[in-house]
Amino acid sequence: MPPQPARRSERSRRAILAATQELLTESGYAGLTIESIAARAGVGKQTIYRWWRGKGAVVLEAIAEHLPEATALPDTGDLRADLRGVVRATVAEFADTGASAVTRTLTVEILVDDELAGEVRDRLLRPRLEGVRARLEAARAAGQVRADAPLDQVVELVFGPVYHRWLLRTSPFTESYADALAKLVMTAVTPAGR
Amino acid sequence: MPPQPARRSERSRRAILAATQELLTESGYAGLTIESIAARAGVGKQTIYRWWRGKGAVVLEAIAEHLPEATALPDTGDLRADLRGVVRATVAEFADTGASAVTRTLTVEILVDDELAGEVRDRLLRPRLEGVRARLEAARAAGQVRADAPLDQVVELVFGPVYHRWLLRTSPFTESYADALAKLVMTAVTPAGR
DNA sequence: CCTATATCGATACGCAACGTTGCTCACCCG
DNA sequence: CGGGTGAGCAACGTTGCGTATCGATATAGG
Repeated sequence: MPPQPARRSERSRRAILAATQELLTESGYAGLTIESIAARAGVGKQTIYRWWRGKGAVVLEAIAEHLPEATALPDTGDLRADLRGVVRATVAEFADTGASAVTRTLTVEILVDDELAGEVRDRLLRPRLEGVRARLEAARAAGQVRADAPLDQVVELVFGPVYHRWLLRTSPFTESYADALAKLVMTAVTPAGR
Repeated sequence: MPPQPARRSERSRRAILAATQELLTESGYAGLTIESIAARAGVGKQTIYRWWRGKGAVVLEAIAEHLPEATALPDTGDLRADLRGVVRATVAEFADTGASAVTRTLTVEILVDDELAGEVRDRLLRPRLEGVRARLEAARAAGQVRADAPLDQVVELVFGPVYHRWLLRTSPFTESYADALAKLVMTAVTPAGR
């Protein structure tokens, strides 16, 4: 869909993504418009529209840029400890103001744009979910997880409640909350009689 | 904050709320603007702004209007069956196109407007969550739920995964999905040795 | 029953952001 | 050296927001 990428200005691309991140963490969702990105990056609006479908796509790529490669969970052999690690990290991320602003923008865009939703799911979320899933599979092979547990849904059991609490702002994000959630999930998957 | 409610036109109020619901189910989020509501309702924009803070507040009241009063869960004595009922109902609601459009609009508005988020939480969500919580408390009193289970988080365990799947469109909403989720939650809360 | 006044529908306004278009310049490739 | 293409820039029309204003109307309160 985009024109010939060969002649594309890497300079402009980086400036746009950098400006996007800055504006997002500085002024949150309100401060982020295509025009403000273009102005901050010293770039014509058309240069953005030429390469991206809209605000959401830019944000997605800005995030994907500085994404940690570590998609796989550590496997210490102790499933409970490993799970607690992911949950704590996730909770901490949602509690962080800057990261939360980014997620908020992306979530709004996802709700409005189906196509973007697919990309975010595949490029951003899937790797994370798969990481947890892989760890759960290993645990199941080791007999630490019920054989009949639907692992995809167990993964949602880990992340879903955090999203829920974040979205509806029902209660604050504390470390003890994270640990309690990890414990609940553990109880749900641990084989009977252990 | 609003002016004198005594002279308020009930006719206009109802027309506005009705128009909001129609537009939402007809054309989804895209079709819903203050101006389209005013036009459909045969009402001046000012009449909307006089009584509501914005689009989100109107949608909230339009929903609250035809809200089922039944906030309490049935208590058949069988916790698993009762839980399965709520989960099935919730899943069905999110699977429905019309209801989903309403929720989508409200969710976007919630992400942008903190104050509205509070109202939605208190008036729309809290009763539902409390309903499940009350049922869980009864079950705990009957010894069907672990004494140390954090009930608020158990409630999030029920609804969180559904929101997660809806938001990220990871997998379809089926009845077997709902039942599996209910089963997972049951496993997480059932006392050891049962 | 009468009058003051608040709300009504309607319309116009300024603003902000969208997404598009046209211009000119610089660079790459043949 | 000339055609093509992406670059920055500016301007445009459109849409929706939220505010202001205008007679007309309905109602509260005497």
